[in-house]
Amino acid sequence: MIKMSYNKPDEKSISLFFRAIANIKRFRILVTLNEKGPMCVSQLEDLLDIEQSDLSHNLKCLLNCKFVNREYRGKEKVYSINDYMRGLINSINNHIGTYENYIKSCDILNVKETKNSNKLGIIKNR
Amino acid sequence: MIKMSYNKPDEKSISLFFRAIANIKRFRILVTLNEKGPMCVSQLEDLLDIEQSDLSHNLKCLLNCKFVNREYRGKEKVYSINDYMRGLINSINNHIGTYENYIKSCDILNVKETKNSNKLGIIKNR
DNA sequence: TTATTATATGACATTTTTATCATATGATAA
DNA sequence: TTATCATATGATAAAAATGTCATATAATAA
Repeated sequence: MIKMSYNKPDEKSISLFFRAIANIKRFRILVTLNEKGPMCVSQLEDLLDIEQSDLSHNLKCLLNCKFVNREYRGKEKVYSINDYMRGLINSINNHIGTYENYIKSCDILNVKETKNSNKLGIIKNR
Repeated sequence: MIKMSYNKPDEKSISLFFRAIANIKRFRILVTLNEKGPMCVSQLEDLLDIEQSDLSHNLKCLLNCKFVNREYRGKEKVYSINDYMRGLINSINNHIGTYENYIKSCDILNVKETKNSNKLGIIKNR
């Protein structure tokens, strides 16, 4: 039973919210849906070069959290970004832009890459 | 060389930004500094019941990202929340509150707990 | 000076998250 | 019906994040 009325969110919800958006692939999906409009999974696959099953798993997360909406079009599923998320993405740009270089230099979040690892998972798949 | 002028942030910065705040302990530190005002590490330790070295590691992350500021007071270090973060925390409350139950039911983010694990790390330490 | 208090750091084990593979489901076309 | 296309799911290996311990540093007190 899921209720829709407003509640002051608890810590668990807030943490989940940020964890959902903190994933770079999920974030790229949101940005793409924001900039290019609604599209189906295989279009996202082509644009983002992310494995189909990987995409589906991440879309499920975004859908569960209501960051995206889904419509059925025959055998395709068309995903679109939730209006709130669109606004949020814009509103944080200024802050992150200003402090970008500090954030990037955080040695708690960043780990040096070794030949076999890409701790941030950001460069590959691009 | 860290520059302060505004840039449109890249994906890496955005991902780091959210990963910094997605950690429940770091988020609780921010909330505490927001609600109770500036305080030193040992005060946070008492209030939040987080290990001293764990706190220091997480404070370093928050400081690196400029989510908090630090002042010296004798041998104590006094941390305070950055004004932007204060606003952000409030602005997302409505959205998360509305969709809280959806977010909580996301089975990509949530993993069932077993006797030896607390995957979310949320209940313990309270 | 040495002792004490407060905080920070490095190493690394533990826990959690992510990526990938094999397979399932569901819609439509042949 | 069977074949094909589009997407979803479950299991689990690989990678990354977190927690903890031992120890370092830095300020002040004795």
